[in-house]
Amino acid sequence: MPRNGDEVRLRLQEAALELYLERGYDKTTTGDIAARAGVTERTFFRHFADKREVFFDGEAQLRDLLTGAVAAVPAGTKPLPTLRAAFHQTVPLIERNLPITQRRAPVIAATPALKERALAKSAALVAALTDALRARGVAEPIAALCAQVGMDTYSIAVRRWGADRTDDLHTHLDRAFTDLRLAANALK
Amino acid sequence: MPRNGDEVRLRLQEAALELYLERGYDKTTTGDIAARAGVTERTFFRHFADKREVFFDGEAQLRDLLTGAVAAVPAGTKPLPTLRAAFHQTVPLIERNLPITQRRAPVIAATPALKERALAKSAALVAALTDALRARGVAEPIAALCAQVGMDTYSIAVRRWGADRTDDLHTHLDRAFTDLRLAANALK
DNA sequence: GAAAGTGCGTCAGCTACTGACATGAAGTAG
DNA sequence: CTACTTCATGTCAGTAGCTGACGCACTTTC
Repeated sequence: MPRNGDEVRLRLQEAALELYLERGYDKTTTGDIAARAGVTERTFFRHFADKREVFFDGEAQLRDLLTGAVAAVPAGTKPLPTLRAAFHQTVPLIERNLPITQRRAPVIAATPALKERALAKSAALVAALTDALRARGVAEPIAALCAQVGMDTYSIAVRRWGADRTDDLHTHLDRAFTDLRLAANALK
Repeated sequence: MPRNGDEVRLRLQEAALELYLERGYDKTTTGDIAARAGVTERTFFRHFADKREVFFDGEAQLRDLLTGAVAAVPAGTKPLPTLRAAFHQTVPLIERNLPITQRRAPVIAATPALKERALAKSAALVAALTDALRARGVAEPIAALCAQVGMDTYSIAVRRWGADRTDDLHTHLDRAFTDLRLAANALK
């Protein structure tokens, strides 16, 4: 077996995904994953903090892309339009990741422990977006509200796109943000 | 020690809170909690599914209150105004729970595992609100979006209220929903 | 070519969590 | 009053997630 650390990491991720799909998360032990990847259990935990984390890699990449995109939006743009523009920048990455995302989806849906971790990852993105908005001069409470609401809208757009791919992700994004504007306009 | 099941449950919750405050979540074992409550570790797991769950009780109560309040809003009210009205109905409960909520807050803030569980509880509330909106005839994608966004706004109002209690929770609620409307109006 | 760094194996151990069975208190039927 | 049932708990044995310590082999660097 190759000793290259990065390759081991990839093999562990692939092995975990396969096993979770074959027998489910609960009936897969970390030892099983390590064995299929050709390493020991101890090595599994050198690459991933826990049994869930092996499933969620590349979230840091999305975070960096998003915060960079927020910073690149012309000054003076309001918070939610800023976020919408940033989300549009992520479309190629999301499209590229679709195959692996779709393989993971059923496992996450069937596993509460993985749902929890997915929520935590999303919350980390919201925190990063909040910081990015504050760096643009958005006041604290508004920044947190917009980051959270923007992320929800983004998530729903991606979800709808995954379920119905007749329209592209850009279209779904604009549609979701329009839905948000219309819904919020009904508030008095 | 009394054998009444409910009382054991309360003692376990109180013991867990005390110990988490004294030495932190990670340095507290389920055996410690059980011992302080005067029972065995096995009994702990008969009352709570896991070490985190002992910290989050009464979320079901809030869920029932919220879904009932949504159902009670006059027909024809738009989704977000419906939710805002329902959230106002929960103010007495939130105020009553403030003392215990404030004791828990620092522990949750310091413990990633508890943050994750808190997010999961919030997500469960969003799911319940989505169902409640759909029961009122709101279309699926709009219901999910509004439930999620409404919950965010609610959470932020409660958070602001906890940090600055010069205004009451009703005021913070209206303020947060106004912020939402204004932010969303900037979307073209 | 020696020294330092690194990725991995091995082993020992802790703790969260579960299943199976026993016990003993409390209520209920006869 | 006794017998039967029910139910919360105790006891015990076991699995699995996760960690620290140590040693080894391979790679890098000077």
